[in-house]
Amino acid sequence: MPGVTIKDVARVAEVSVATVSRALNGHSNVVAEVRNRVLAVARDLRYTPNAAARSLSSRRTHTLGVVLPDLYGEFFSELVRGVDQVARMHGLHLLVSSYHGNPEEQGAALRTMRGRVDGLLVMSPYLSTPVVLAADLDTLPVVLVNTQAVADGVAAIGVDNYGGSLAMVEHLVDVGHRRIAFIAGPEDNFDAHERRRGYSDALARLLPGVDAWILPGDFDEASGHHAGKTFLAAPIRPDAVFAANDMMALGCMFALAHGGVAVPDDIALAGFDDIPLARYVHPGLTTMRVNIADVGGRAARMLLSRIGSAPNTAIESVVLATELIVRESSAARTPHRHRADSS
Amino acid sequence: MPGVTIKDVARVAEVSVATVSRALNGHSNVVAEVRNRVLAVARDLRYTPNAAARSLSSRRTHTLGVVLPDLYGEFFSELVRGVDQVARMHGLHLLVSSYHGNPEEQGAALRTMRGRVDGLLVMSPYLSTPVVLAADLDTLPVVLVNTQAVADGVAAIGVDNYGGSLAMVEHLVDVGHRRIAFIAGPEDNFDAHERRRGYSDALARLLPGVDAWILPGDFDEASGHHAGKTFLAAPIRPDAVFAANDMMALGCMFALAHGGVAVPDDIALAGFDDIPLARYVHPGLTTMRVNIADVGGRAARMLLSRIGSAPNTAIESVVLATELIVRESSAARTPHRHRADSS
DNA sequence: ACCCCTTATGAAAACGTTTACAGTCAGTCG
DNA sequence: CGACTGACTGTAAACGTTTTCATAAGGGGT
Repeated sequence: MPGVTIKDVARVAEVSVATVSRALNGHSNVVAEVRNRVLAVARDLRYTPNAAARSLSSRRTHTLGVVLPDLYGEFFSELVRGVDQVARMHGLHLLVSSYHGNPEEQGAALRTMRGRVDGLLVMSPYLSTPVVLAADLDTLPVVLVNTQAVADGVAAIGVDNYGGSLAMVEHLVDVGHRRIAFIAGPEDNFDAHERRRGYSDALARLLPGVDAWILPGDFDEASGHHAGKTFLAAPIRPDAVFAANDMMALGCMFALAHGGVAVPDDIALAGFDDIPLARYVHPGLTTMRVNIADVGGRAARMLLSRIGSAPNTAIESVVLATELIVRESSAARTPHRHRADSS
Repeated sequence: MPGVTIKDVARVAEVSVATVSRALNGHSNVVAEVRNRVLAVARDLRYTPNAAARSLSSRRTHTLGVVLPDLYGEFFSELVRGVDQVARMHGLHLLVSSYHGNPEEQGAALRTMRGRVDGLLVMSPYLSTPVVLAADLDTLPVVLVNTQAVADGVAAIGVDNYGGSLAMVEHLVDVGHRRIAFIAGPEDNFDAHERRRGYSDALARLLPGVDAWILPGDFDEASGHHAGKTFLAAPIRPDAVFAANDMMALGCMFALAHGGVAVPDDIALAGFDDIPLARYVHPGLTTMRVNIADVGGRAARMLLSRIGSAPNTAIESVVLATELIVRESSAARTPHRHRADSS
C-alpha cells in the first residue's frame, strides 16, 4: 500500500485530520495526551506525509535548487557539499540541475525549477551570456554564485579572483621571478577572466618593463600539460609559471617533469584553488586557496535569509578573500633572503 | 505575481481548465486551433505549471532521488554526472541527499524522499550496515549502486572490484614483480573489501609462497602518502605497490618521489579507478579503469525501467567490468624480456 | 450568575493540477 | 429521418495537506 494518508492516521487516532496535522507539525494548541496518541499512531502506521500535497498547501517545498553549468569535477562537488551541509542543517533538500554548458537550456532549467524549490542558487560562469533570470523568476529568491554581477538587485557571492591573482603575482615577484608566464582559463569564463586581469595588472604595476606572456588554457590538466610542453620548446623559458587553476598547474608540472625541467629550480610554478592534491604532489604546489565549500555554504545561508525575509530586503553581495599558500613549487629563484640575511 | 495558474490561462484563452491541461500535455483530443490558442496564451502569460499540484494529482514527481553517503570527491561527482545525463534526457530532475556517513540518518533520508521522487538510487558502501530500505520504502522503485547485495529482490548495479583487483595483481606478477604490497581502503567499505579480497586471492593463487603485505588506508591522498613513507622506512621494500584506489596511489607516488625512490625502476605502482589525473602524473599511473559516470547512467536507466514497469518484474543485477590501463608506473621490474630476447 | 476569554477540536475551504464522466454537436448509416 | 458514432469540450471529483473559521467547553473576573 503506497498510501497511508493523514486520514488514516486521523481515523485510527480518533481525531480529525486537522488535529493530526497540528500534532505532527508541533503546533502548540493540541493537548499532550492527544498529541502523543497521534504521534504513536503515525509511527505505527509508518505514516510519511506526502510532500507534494504539503507543498501545494503550504507553498513551501523545503527544497533548494542548485543550477550549475555542469556537474563535473572538484568545483561542483565541493560547492554542492557546502550547500548540502547547511541545507541539511535546516532540513532542506537539494534539487540539482545542470544546463550542460548550453546557456539556452539555462532558462529552461530555471523555469522547470519553479514550484519545485523555495529558492535558487545559480552559477553561471559565462561572460557572454549573463543570467537571464529577471523575466523568468519574478519572485523566487535567488543567489548568484561566482557569477558576473548583474545589474538587477540580486544577491551574489563570489571569490576575489582578481585580488588573489594580484597577490600571487606579487608573491612570485617577491621571491625573485621576472619572466612570469600565465596559463589562462577558458575565454568565456568569468573566473578565468578575473584571474587573467589580475595577472596582467600586477605585471604592469610591478614589472613595468616586462611583457605579459599568456598561454591559452581550459582549466583542465590536458591544457596545462600542453602549455608545459610549449614552455619546454620555447627558446627562452619563463622563470615562473602561474596557472589560472591548480589542475592546469599540475598538468604543466608533469609536462615539465617529463621534459627534465626541475620545479622550482629551473621554473617556479603556482596555481589557483588549492585542490587537495596540490599539497601532495612533489614539489608541493604553491597556490591561492579558495574555499569552495565555504562559498557554497555561505551562498546557501544567504539564500535562506532571503527566503525568510521580505522580497525587498537589502541585497547582499559578498566577495570572499583567497589565501596564499606557499609551498615548494615557488621557492625563490635566487637566494635573495639568504643573501639579505647574511649581509 | 507569483501565481499565474491554469485557471488564468483558461480564462484568457476562453476554454476550460481541462482543455488547457490537455493542450499543454499534448493530448490528442484537442483541436489544433484551440491548442494553438492555449499555447500562445500560456506563453504570453509566462505560465509555468505548479509542480506540486501536478505531482499531487498525477502521482508522478518527475524526479529521481540520489542518496549517497557523502557528497565528496570524484566518485560522487562522476556518479551524479552520469545519472544527470540520462535523467535530463528523460526530462527528470535530481534530488540529491547525503547522510553524511551516518547510517542512522540513512533511513531518515530515504523516508523524507517519499512523495518527492519517483524512484531512488541508493548507494551505501558500508559493510556493517546494509541498506535498510525494506521496511521504509514499500513500493518505491529502488536501484542499489555499488552496494553489498541485499537479500531482498532489489535491483543493483556495481563494479567488478574483485575481478579488477585480481587482474591487476596478475598484471603486476606478469611484468615480473614478486613482493607486491597493497594499500587497503577503509575497513568498513564494500569496494575496498572486494579489492582487498582480490589482492589476497590473486596473491595466494599466483605466488603461493609469498606473504601478503597489506597497509591500512582511507582512500585519500594522505593515507597513500603515509603508506609511501612506511615503505621508505621499511628494511626491505616492496617490488610493487598496488593501492586500492588512485588517490592513495598518487599519495604514495609523491611520498616515494620525495624519498628519492624511482617509480617504476625501484618500486612499481598501480592504482584503481583511473581518475583523470592518473594519466598526467609522471610517471603515468597504471590503474584499473572504472567508468563511474557509466555506472551512474546505467543505474538511472535501470531505475527508469523499474519505474515504468510493474513492481514485480524481473530484478536485474548488473556488474560492470573494469579495464586494465597500463602506463609507465608498472614497467617490468627486471628486464626479463630483454634478457629473454638476448639469450 | 453573567460575560468574556482562552484553549482544544472539528468542518470545510483552499492549494493547482489531472482525469473520469457527461455532455454537445456533426456527420453517417440504416 | 432517427439512432448511433466519434470527436471535442466542459464539469466536477479526486489528490493529501494546511489553515481559517466556527464551535464547544471550561475558568476567571465582576
